Amino acid sequence: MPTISPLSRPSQLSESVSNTIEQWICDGSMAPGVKLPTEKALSTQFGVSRAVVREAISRLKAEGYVHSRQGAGAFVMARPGLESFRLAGRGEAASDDVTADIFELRYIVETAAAALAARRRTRDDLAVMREALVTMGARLACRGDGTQADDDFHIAIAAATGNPMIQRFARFMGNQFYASRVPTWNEEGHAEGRAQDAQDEHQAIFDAIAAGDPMAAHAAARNHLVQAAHRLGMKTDHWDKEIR
Amino acid sequence: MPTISPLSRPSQLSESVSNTIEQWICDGSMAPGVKLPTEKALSTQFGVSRAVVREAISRLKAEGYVHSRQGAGAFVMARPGLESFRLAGRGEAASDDVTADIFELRYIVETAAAALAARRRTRDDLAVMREALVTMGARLACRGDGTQADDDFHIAIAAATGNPMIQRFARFMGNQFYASRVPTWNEEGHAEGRAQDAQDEHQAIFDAIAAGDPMAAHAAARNHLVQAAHRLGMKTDHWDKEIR
DNA sequence: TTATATTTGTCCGTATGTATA
DNA sequence: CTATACATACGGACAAATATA
Repeated sequence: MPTISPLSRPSQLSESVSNTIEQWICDGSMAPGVKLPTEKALSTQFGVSRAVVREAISRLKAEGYVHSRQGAGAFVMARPGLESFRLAGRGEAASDDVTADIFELRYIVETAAAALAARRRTRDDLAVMREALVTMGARLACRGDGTQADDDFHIAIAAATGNPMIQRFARFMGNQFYASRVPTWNEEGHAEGRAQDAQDEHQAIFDAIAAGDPMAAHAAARNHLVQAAHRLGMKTDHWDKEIR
Repeated sequence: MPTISPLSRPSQLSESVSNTIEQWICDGSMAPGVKLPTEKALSTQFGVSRAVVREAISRLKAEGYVHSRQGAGAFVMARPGLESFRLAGRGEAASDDVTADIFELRYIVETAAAALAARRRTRDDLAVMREALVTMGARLACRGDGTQADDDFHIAIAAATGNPMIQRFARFMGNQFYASRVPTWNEEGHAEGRAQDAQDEHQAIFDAIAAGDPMAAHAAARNHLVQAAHRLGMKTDHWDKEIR
């Protein structure tokens, strides 16, 4: 078992404990399948109560790092931490590089989704997309906030693939960039035409999907995401050459 | 606040409590921003102790559904549950349809990753991929288990994109299909040539990436994943026509 | 198979720091 | 500023499941 470093008063005791144990697991100090020290042992070694240890282990269970059996103990899972996918560490803001990496993943999925949507969309799917588009148009007219409708539109495209996993992934990715849509839809965004540009790009995606043209939908989604990256001040030079 | 249904003895009390509250949040009974009942109130209403309620809330915090402030209370987060992305519900086996949906998402990302890898791979990247390939070849020769090397190869491709997010996503997706690789590498898989087929497909992907040919890498990855789907008994008829 | 010790799951009571009216 | 409400943390205790002799 790894050595225990004394805890320097954190905001949450259980957070520190779970982070420490998570570190043990990630750096290989505790291999998959091995049994964690007992709650009593951990509580004495960390110098905290058993309730704190239990909350820490509760978090690790939720994250898919360990599982516990009553009477037996807690054990490191076979492939720890791979039950769920999370982009950024909890709370801390992502750097520009990380944001660009996340955006590229979003780019891959959403362009593919647009192409699939062009093939599989139903009339109901188109109606949902059109509604989001109309709402964005209204927000555009009154120079209001269209971030929610923007988000809805992208999710509607993913939903039109008929694949709920793609939809859930788009919803997940959209959440990561929710704040980033603000500069498009705030007053400055309206004044400088960013909101109008985004709306035009959305319209092009919709038209291609409605027309059932996967290639055009892919290209329109590609263009929109490249422009959106530009609006966020991201460099996409390498994309222009590299991503077909 | 929603009504409370009495709990029928589950294996884990805290699990039931957190699932119930999660349901409240997902179905809109508790909107984002609203304050949860106090721990004391929840404990009396559910008929459990505060410790159980605290563990339940601890899990909801870990999942990104709620956040709590000492002295104030626990509140539903703005976009609950979107901190992390998880494919299947915890534990229960996925249906065939769900598996196909997940596989399509994997298909999208991994084919794109192969194309990107062909453009951006370094010599080190190629070395890692080659090592996994060699290991698989050795397993093939002794009719052993190559699932781990198989997983490593796919992750190495994702790593060669230079985008850690894509790598992490590939690792995450690989975990979902880890068990599904068994029929390729068990005795029957060796006997019926499935392992050899997979190896040949892997080699084609590697050659294309090593040659720096994105189109060929994309096509090779596409072929491998379609064949892998067939080995799993999945139908990909619609893919053959729909996914270019 | 039985008995016993270990470990997690659950409950209670209490004290403390924080937020809010 | 005071008082109340609340989450956080502590300690002890028992029950239930498990492992072991």
